[in-house]
Amino acid sequence: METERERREAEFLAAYDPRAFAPVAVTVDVVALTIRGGELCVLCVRRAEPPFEGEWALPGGFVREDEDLAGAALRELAEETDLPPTPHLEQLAAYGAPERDPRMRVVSVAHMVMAPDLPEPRGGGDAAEAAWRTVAEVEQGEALAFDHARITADALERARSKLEYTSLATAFLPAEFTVADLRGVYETVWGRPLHAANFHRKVLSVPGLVTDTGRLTESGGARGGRRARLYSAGPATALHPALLRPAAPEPRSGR
Amino acid sequence: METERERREAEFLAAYDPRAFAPVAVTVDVVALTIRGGELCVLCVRRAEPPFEGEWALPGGFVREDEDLAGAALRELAEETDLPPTPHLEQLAAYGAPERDPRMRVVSVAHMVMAPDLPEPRGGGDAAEAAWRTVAEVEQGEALAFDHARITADALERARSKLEYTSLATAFLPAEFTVADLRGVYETVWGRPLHAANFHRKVLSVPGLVTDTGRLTESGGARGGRRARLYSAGPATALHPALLRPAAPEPRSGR
DNA sequence: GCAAAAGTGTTGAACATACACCCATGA
DNA sequence: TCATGGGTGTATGTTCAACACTTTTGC
Repeated sequence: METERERREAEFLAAYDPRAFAPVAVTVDVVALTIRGGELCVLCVRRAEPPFEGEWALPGGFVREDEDLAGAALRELAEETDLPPTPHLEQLAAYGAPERDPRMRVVSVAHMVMAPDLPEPRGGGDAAEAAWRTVAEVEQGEALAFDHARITADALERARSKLEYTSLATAFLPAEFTVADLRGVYETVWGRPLHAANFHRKVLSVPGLVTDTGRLTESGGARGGRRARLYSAGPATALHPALLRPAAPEPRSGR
Repeated sequence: METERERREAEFLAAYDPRAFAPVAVTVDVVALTIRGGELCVLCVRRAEPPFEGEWALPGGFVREDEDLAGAALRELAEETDLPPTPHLEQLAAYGAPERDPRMRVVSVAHMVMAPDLPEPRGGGDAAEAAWRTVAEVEQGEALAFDHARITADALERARSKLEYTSLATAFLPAEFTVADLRGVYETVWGRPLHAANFHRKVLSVPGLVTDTGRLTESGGARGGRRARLYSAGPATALHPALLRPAAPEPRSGR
């Protein structure tokens, strides 16, 4: 009978003490990416409290009792900057090395957010200051607090890889954009120039990547050039065929 | 001066009370995959305690204070079955919906493990019983406890996808194997037959996927056929070019 | 007109797919 | 000797990178 089992479950839950387990905190950290002035930027905050007081870190904080992980990530991010209505958000990974936070055992679930050209951050919350820093600075500049340099590196690798086989690049662009705008996203994130003519054809040949609005830009480019067609993001999320990264510059020797 | 800052950090940590935060438990769940008799199988345990007492679930449990997440996953798995010295293990994702466990707030970090033809599980630990169940059963059979059906589905999607562009398939095979063995892994995981001759050529053409041992199988196949070359897993982890899945058979109206 | 950017044509290389075929082995 | 599976040859079509070229705009 199910009633007996239900009674046992109810009894078990009533006697259950959540504090009996070793205290482990769960936080979210957010790698927020945007493109500002042709540079890929990541949102950083300067820590206002120990540990790592005064150092750069990723925005993040404790998960509250009633929210899910993605919700916590968006809440923490919204404390620092204004967000568009539906930014792209995805979970990256959980980081849980025992000594990654000196205060106590903390498992952090890292998330990645992409949005078009976000405004200057506010620096509210428990951060002393918030700023967009270019990934060039962060990737080879001074280290971030905790294991945030590793989290950022993982996020960038994931982002670079997902441009190849998903329509993620459109998350960096406004509702309407040109093929050259889209190429700019790929060139900025991958950090290398692409062949404009072939890129153009490839983008239009992937079904569902972009949809033609029928309109053109108001004027040509700043330094001349003809007016470009305007597109909006298409319905496809997975790209077939993929837009593969050109092979990394050969480290000498033939093949 | 750094001394002042260090003093402040030490003072802060001494006054820090880890129990001040809402109790959140962190667990690991493991999707262990192996191939037994030409079928892709996932390790399941029958729960010995409420909640979901008597139902199938994934092996898993609480993370201990001194171990990292991957270590916890391997420990939980080793309680149920014998493991090879270095099985392939990777983190899948964190699952943290507020109501996913009726006892308390539990964030679970799911992992995926692949190993060649593992033995029958022991069913130790806090499980009443452990067994290899085919993914066919699990994917469309009765539901698993908690959100474990979703976790399993995510793991299978990840595994199927990673066969395309990584050398993950060799994790299902012993140290030495034939091209046909490797093809068997792809066919089993993808659930569809592949063109033997073209697969053969493609595998050998991908640099670093397999390395020729120079030896042959002791005898031909069970139903005749010539002896096959033996290969071992090559140094490559990413595959260039990728071994893409053949296009899915056209969706005939419903699914 | 000239430079710059959008967009098209074309070609040879790389790659995928299909089919034919030979080779070696078990029964 | 025949069925079975391992392994190779080759034809055909598709995708891709490179380069040349035309079109349209700002200055």
